[in-house]
Amino acid sequence: MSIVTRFPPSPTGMMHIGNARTALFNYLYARAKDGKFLVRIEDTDRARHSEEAVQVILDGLEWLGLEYDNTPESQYANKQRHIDVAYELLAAGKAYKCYCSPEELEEMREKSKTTGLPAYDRRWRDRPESDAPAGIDPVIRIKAPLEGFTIVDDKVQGEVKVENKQLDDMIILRSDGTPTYMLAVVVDDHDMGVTHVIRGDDHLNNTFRQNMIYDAAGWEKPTYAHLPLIHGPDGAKFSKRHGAVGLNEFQAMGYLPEALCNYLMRLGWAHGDEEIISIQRALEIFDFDGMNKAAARFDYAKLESLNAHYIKEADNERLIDLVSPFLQENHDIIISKTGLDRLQAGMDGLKDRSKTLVQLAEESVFYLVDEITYDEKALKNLNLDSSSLLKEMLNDFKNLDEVHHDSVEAACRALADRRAEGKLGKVMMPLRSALTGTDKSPSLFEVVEILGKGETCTRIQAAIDFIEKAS
RNA sequence: GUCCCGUUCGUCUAGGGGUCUAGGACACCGCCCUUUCACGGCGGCAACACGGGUUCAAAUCCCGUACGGGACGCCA
Repeated sequence: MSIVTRFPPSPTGMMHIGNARTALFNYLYARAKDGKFLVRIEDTDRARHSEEAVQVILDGLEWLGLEYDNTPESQYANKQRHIDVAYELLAAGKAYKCYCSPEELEEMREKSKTTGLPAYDRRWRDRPESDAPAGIDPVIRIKAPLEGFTIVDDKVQGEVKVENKQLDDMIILRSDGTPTYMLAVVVDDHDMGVTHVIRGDDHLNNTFRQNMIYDAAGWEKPTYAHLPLIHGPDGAKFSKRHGAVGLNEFQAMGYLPEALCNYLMRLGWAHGDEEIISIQRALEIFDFDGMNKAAARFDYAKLESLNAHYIKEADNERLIDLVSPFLQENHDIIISKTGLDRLQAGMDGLKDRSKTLVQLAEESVFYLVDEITYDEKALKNLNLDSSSLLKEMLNDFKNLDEVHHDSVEAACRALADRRAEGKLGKVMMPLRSALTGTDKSPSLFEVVEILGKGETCTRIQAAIDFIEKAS
């Protein structure tokens, strides 16, 4: 039997990080087992539905690199089929009409708090149709088993058992004639040939309810795998108050999709001591055996460390492309031809030091601006003392035939010997500030080489002018 | 309240009766490297929730307790 998994997001306007993880595991399992990974949009809530919201989801999947094997299906489009199934179950005596009013139900809910049983007391389950009050549109409820117990053999949670008397005669068709989620999911999953339902364990209890529908319809039930949820750093359900929850927010913070995938995979799942796991690798080793049952807390520090790793590994051209939007947005920089040349030359030195693309962009700025602005730290290095040092350095650089790593180093060391008792740092820090506008940067020998003699000298001169003007 | 699930270093986890004086990763601390910040290298701190069983032997199996989470909609 070939495996079919599915990802059924409701279009809420964002792709929650937890949903992204669910999608990832569905994708992994399907692909690892040579099966299919399908997408279905749960858009039955028409009030909330919008095309943009659907697109956000699909963009998210694309960004993560999770290719699906179908044209994303609309649950709403299958509405009539759901209704038909509800009536088939009704005709087969597996379901019945219930004429309770919302008020009656509310009353029952109150009462049930003491009994520990489902709220609805099944009062219409065996009542003849002739008792139906006039003018009330009934709902259709499924007949839950009354005795015994049901066991679900979950791939992650193991055997989960519940007493059937805990199961309620849930509504499958609303009084307005629309199908409920429980019905729609089951019908769609069945129709789409879904063999494995992999989802968050907040759905574990739903499994028993959904299985009632499978049984009533006489359909084969899928295999279930309920994944532990992601919690915030404080152990509570991961939500907005923990900061970012949307995939696009993580993207905006400068995380690479492969880093996020790696992180999300390892959250609740492990394969021995392996930490760095690409999707490719995961496809070779993924299985539910390595899955944990307990919820895991989200840890930005670890995500960042993974991100730093993947930035180091990333192709330079790709990084430049990724960094451009941040540069434009945060600094109004559009990369020029010379800027591009410098970035290409300097990226190796830059990318080893950044944990996020945002940081990478920030650290790239000095290669791209026409005029350096000095931050507070830089200002400390730009004073009367250093100005005379910079003047001498400027002169030395001008006399160099060629500025490359070695010649620059030789010149700097010589200057340090002459003027700073051999302390290289004394001459490098003013230079660093002059060239980069701050006190942190990649190796200056490299920076000078990349900027070139002309630009280097221009910047040193600008720093000298700046100091004189300031004093 | 009822039902379901869970509990190994701060965090993610390895572990599936003896090899555990419990391993790895991130974070943290120290040292080294060094023109800065990083990177890198080396080292350190740090955990089996608690109580009972079962067993020659339990982090591993069973039962309780505590704590945490999830679900209890004519939402999805």
